[in-house]
Amino acid sequence: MSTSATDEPGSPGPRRADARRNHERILSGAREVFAAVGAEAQMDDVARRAGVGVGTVYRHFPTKEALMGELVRQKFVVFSQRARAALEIEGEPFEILAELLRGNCELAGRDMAVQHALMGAGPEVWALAGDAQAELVGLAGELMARARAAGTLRRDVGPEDLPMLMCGVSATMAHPGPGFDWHRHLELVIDALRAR
Amino acid sequence: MSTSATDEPGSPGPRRADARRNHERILSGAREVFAAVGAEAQMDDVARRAGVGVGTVYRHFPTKEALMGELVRQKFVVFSQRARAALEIEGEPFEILAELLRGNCELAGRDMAVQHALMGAGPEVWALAGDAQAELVGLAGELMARARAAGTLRRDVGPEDLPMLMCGVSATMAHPGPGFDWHRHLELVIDALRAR
Amino acid sequence: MSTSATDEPGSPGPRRADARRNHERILSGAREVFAAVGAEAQMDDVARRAGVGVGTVYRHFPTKEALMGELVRQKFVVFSQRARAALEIEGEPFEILAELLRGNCELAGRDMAVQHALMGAGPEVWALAGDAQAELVGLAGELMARARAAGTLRRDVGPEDLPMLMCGVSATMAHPGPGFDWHRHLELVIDALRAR
Amino acid sequence: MSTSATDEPGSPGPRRADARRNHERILSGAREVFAAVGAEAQMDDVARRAGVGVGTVYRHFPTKEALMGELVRQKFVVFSQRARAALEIEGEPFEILAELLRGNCELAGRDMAVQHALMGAGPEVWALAGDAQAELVGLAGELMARARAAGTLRRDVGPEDLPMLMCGVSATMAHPGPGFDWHRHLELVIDALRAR
DNA sequence: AATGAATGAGGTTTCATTCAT
DNA sequence: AATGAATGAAACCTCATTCAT
Repeated sequence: MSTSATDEPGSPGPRRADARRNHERILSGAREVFAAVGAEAQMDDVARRAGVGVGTVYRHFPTKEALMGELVRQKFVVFSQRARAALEIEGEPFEILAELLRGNCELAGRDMAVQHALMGAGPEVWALAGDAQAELVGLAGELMARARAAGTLRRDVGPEDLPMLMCGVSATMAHPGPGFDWHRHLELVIDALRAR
Repeated sequence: MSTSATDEPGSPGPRRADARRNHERILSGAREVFAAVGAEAQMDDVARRAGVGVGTVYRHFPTKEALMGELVRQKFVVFSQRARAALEIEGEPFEILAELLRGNCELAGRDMAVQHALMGAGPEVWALAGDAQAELVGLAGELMARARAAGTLRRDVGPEDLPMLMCGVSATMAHPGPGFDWHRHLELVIDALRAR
Repeated sequence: MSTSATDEPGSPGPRRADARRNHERILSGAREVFAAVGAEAQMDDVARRAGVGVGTVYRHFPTKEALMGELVRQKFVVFSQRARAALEIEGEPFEILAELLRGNCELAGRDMAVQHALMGAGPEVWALAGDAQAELVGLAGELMARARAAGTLRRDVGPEDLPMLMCGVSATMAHPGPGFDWHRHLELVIDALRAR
Repeated sequence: MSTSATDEPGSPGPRRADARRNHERILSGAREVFAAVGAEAQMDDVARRAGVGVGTVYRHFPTKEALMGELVRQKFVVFSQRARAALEIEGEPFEILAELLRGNCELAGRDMAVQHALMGAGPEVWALAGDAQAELVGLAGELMARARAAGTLRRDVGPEDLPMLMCGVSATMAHPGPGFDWHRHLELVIDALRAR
């Protein structure tokens, strides 16, 4: 009654196929509603958008923060994938780094849910995505080492500066106001990183 | 009908001495609790900290947002005062601008209430401080014009970029994490503004 | 400092001329706001409309209910005056009674404050106007006695039925709805009182 | 997705058995507390009396007014049922109408919650019960048509007069005072409707 | 495993009344 | 005597989370 043939013990995520599908649907729903109404979106809204009951949401994520944390973590995973791909590209390392940042920000800008989650939530959300972010920092570090070696990166900046700077760009995304333009903000940041 | 000698008709804020004192106490209390627990601090906490009843808080500020807005507005007023003072200083304009930004950020960093209010609240709060911010931008514009004339400011940046960039630094203040250091963030931003 | 020459000890109401004027202004203001927004009007509204401070309202009326009670009592006093006048008129007693009721209702209809006060408030308000109402009932009783003697009044109704029936007409005034027409209601009531 | 055998899809009210039971308990609790303390009873009291949390009350009725409206509506539904039954009775139509009014008033008098709700609440509550009341008026109209044909009903009254007149009797119920006796009020009203 | 009804602490706001000025 | 700022006990309602079905 409990040991289905499709169970893959040890694999990440829920065992049963429908449970795994629900997991995805919940994350999609959460992305949509957090993007639409911000971090104060309600769990009921997430559930409704995902087409499941609230109880199901709580079966998959013990807490609202955990759900937001997973959203953020997944985004960092994608950022890391893109960083890994960037490491394979031939070319001027600083420009490759800049393109990576542009691409990741573009991705983030298209999924405001993460921005809102990061701006509106406490440090627990950051904590839950800590390891994914650490990986990203590591990969970016390799890229920055190459650029530093090529002399195109400012000498006194390192990969651990990137989260802080990207957080600043995110704040610009999350707070639309007169003069707020995250593309512009990002270009200034990239220029700040460039060796002169 | 009260004709107390201490009344200053036409002056801002409530007329009666005790009311004016409470006004200040509420703002102080609000600064403290918003700094301590963030934008989700409760009005009851503000009242308790200020040593007044909730009703009194609501008499002075019709809404929680109005209270936060005033907090932000006052901060911008201080920033503007410092900007006005900066315009009087003799010296290299860009360095004066940089010092102004450093000083204002220092002030902001010491009063996290405003950071939290800005990060955690909706655009209504920004709106309430809109004119105060506009004045600050105007003053900073004068300073930047001088620096541009002196050739020490990047040619393609203007005062309307400052709120966005300072918002980024504020995000760094509000979200402590590994590698998050707003002094460092600010120096990078200042460098980004500098003509090369 | 406290014994003004205009004091008239023993007279009803406040002693000083300005206090007496305030008393009237408060009652007028109360009539207006209760008429406009109903029994849930606030004491601050009454004070503002009267052009005095709330404290002054409370100096004259210890309680919101007391204020509403006085409003009702005054109305009953006017009804009584009209009843006394009706007793002087020559003519068919039942018709005089009917005209009295019509006139009093017209008066009430023009001053909805009383209706709202009576419908929306507890029995304390009625109690405060009890003696004034008793006087009215006494006067109406005399009129009804004449009509009964003339054989034009239903034998089994008495003056103590009038408050109840007029309260019904008041309810019609206070609750506008389809088919609600207090003139019509009153005429049916008058017909019900008529001997056949 | 639940396919319990006890579900009756298409039936009114919530699906789950416990939800339906709570729905009833809330209405019962509301009837009790509104009867006891009047329209100013609090939602928390209703919840406590019903033995549920406030949230549950708000799940079933989005607003206090909605709850009161439903109370009123249900009463009108009962009135309508009695009216339908009255249309089946053989006998003198006017007397049947009079008995219907007596019975409905008796019912209303035993459930003061509705009286208080109607007297103390705004027109929104009436609106929510509007259609139920309209049905009652329609049924009463049939009965009155018969009585008019039989020559026992006053020619110039119609069913749309009944709400107004019954509202008057309700006011008598809601405002106990000297001489206030709704049975007596009702009999006078019935007499007023009778053809002479 | 899924559902969604239930929970209830806590959130903001109101307003009759008091009291310092 | 007059003022209106202050009070604070509710009032209504929300929503993250639990739990019976």
